[in-house]
Amino acid sequence: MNKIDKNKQKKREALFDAAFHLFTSKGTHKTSISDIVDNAGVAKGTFYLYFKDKYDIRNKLIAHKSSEIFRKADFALRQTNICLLEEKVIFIIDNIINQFVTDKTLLEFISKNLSWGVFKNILLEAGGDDEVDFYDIYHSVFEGAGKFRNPEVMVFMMIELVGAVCYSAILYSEPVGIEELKPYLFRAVQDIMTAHRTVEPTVSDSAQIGDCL
Amino acid sequence: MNKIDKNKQKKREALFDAAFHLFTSKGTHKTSISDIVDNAGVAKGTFYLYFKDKYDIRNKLIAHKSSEIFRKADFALRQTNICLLEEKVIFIIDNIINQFVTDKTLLEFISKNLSWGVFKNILLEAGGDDEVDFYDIYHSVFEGAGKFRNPEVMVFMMIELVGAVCYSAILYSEPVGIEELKPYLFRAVQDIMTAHRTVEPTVSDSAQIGDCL
Amino acid sequence: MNKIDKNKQKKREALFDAAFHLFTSKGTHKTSISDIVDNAGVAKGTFYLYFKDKYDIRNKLIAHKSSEIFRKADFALRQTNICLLEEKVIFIIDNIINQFVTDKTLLEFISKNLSWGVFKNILLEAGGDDEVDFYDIYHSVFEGAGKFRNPEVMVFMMIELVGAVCYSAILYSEPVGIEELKPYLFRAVQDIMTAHRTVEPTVSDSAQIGDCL
Amino acid sequence: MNKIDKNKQKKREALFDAAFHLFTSKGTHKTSISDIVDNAGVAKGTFYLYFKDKYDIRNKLIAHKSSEIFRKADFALRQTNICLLEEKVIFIIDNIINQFVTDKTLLEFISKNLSWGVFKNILLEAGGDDEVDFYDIYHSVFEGAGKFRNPEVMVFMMIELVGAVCYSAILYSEPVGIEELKPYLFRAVQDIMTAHRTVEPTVSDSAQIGDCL
DNA sequence: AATGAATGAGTTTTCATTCAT
DNA sequence: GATGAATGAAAACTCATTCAT
Repeated sequence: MNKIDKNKQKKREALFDAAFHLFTSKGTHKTSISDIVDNAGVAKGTFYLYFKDKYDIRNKLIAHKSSEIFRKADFALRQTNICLLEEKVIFIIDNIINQFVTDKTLLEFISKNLSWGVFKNILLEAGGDDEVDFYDIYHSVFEGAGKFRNPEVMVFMMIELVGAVCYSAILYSEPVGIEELKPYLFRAVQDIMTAHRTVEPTVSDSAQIGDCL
Repeated sequence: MNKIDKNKQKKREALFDAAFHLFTSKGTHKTSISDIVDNAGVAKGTFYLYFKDKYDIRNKLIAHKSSEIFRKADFALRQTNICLLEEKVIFIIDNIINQFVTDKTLLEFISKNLSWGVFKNILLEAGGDDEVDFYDIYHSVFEGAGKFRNPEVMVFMMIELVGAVCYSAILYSEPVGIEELKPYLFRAVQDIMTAHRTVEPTVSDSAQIGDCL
Repeated sequence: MNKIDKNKQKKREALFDAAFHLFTSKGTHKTSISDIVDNAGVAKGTFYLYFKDKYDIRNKLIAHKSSEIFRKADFALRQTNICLLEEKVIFIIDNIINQFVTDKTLLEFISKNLSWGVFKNILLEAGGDDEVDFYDIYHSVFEGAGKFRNPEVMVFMMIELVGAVCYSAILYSEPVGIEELKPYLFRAVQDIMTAHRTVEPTVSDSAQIGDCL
Repeated sequence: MNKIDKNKQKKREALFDAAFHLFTSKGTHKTSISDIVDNAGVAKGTFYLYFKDKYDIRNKLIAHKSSEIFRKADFALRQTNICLLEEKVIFIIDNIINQFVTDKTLLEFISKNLSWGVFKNILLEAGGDDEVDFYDIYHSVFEGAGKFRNPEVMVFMMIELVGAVCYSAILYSEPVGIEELKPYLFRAVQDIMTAHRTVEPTVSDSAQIGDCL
């Protein structure tokens, strides 16, 4: 990457950072382009070289931050030797929830945007930008996907449930705090997977555990 | 209600109708107070006699429309002689989904706002406005709520799951159309209820069916 | 006209005056809405209550100023006892040219916009605004129009010729000054009328002259 | 012309073409330098190597396109054996009108710019650029100009009349289509020439026709 | 000679809110 | 209560021009 491209990248990131900071502190609506460029330390026109408008940068931010969340969760998963798919899923969800608990600002921003649409976009555009190879992550989780009927529907339901539930529980402790909610949530996720299962876990599955170790 | 009050009511409703139409067709953000009053056929100042600002009328609309949806579902339920609570819940959800399928505009608007927060508000504010006695509806469904551990969490999870899932499936057929999704969704809802059950359904429960008739 | 309408009229005229002054002194392109409202002494938003944009007020100004010119010429004509149509036309043209000579700013502005399109619009919209009854003026001039083949084409050619010719001759003395040009111009106008004449002027025409006196 | 000069010429022409296309499709005012360079496929800075600003390229385009029109008309005239000056003029005008009818975009652009000022400029700058020797064309038409009083005024009036009249008649068929207008227009042009004539055409003029053959 | 990223002053446009009628 | 003209701060967006590469 030459000097010019490096500089472009720097400006783009400065705008991203400024926008994220402002969107999460004052809200998208009350954040103006002027605010963003002032904070990013670039000229007004520069903004329009990189983004169409406020909503463009917001969408790109959502995709960016979402994929980061998944990437982190995937990375953490790889540090473990969990083998059972069901356990992997629970681990990922738990990790993501914990990320949100740690960074409520992030949750406020991504909020209900951690939806299937965004997730799908991340998958499809994978490799397009600087975003990671999400497709890999997704498939690494569902490499044994043959075991499920309609795995896409299954993932969809899990994402939507977790996304919506976290928002309320983490940010407002409504109807209960997230820790109190977790057992029920994980049970629901577990049940969704069970409902989609085509074959019962067999000894050979257990054998795979052995491989992991 | 005298003539003046009738006139006031008429203006209020004209504003509601105009706002709903505009919010759903151009979005809340791109709808201005001017748009609303122009469409409602009232003067701009009049708006401020009834509502604080754009977000005030939107929230009131959400509550209004949401409660209408539940009221309709509840009314339909009463026409049946379903007794089992689990069946009642599924019936209600199915009815609501069908309302959304029929009126996608409504779904677009309520969209992700059919969340726990709003639902709770409806319950709490019940009786406040011209809105119906929601509390009754809710409790009529959960009159046998003693059977569940943490019924609030249960309802919360169901509402969030259904709301989020419908949005994508009905409006965008993503990841699949709503009809294809229903079996899995109902199964998930069923499982959530099962997970919260404290006692197994007994013969006496079945006997209640007889009472319904 | 009540107080509010009077006030509106006053603002509208203040905007017109300011715009005309600025358009003629710095040009339409270099005049901003801010300039106009500052000069008019009204708020920025007020401009948009009366006009769509800069070009809207310009067009309305052209129509306004054009009709004023014709009205003045018509008024002057009525002070004379010229009866012959040909003489009337020459009188009107001469009067208009003299108005432009006196007020070159006006000519600069109306410039080549004193075209058939604008003229036609004035005729059609006559009575619409506060503009005078132009239709009457036009027809008072061509009341004996039966004498001409295609009087509309005739008037069209005269207007376009005079408009284009004045611009160059009065403002830049190109190719010659207006006074030097007049004989040729009037001759050309005369010839255009002659070419469109269906019948020769008769004694009865002359008799009309007597009526005028 | 070496390779570098050829490349420069290519860029210059690309800019001309792009500008012409944009000026005629969206108007000069709404065309930005960015639009032009984007369409021309050159960098923004390159524009400034060839032209001062938007108006510079526009003026050069007008001169370029105008002279092309006259050159084509002159070329067509030379293919005939028309000798009488009056007939030559009518032929030229007819040819130019037909060019405009064929290419309305061109008329829209040149529009009212086909005025005396531009015409004069073409004559004066003749030979300056790659433009043809217009002076020759003009004088070839008026070689027998001695027959006219004030030939410059005469040409001026004809150009202005034809230019203004074509704009409305060809583009908008207002007040009538160009074909219907032609007889009156040619008659008017004829009359203008007659009015400027110092001597009557004589037999010796007719004799010249013989010379043409 | 050619590029195109960056600039930022300048312009247009919006719109919630007020208040005299 | 109802009106709607007026406001003006604030926002979005443009674009000619420069200059380092």
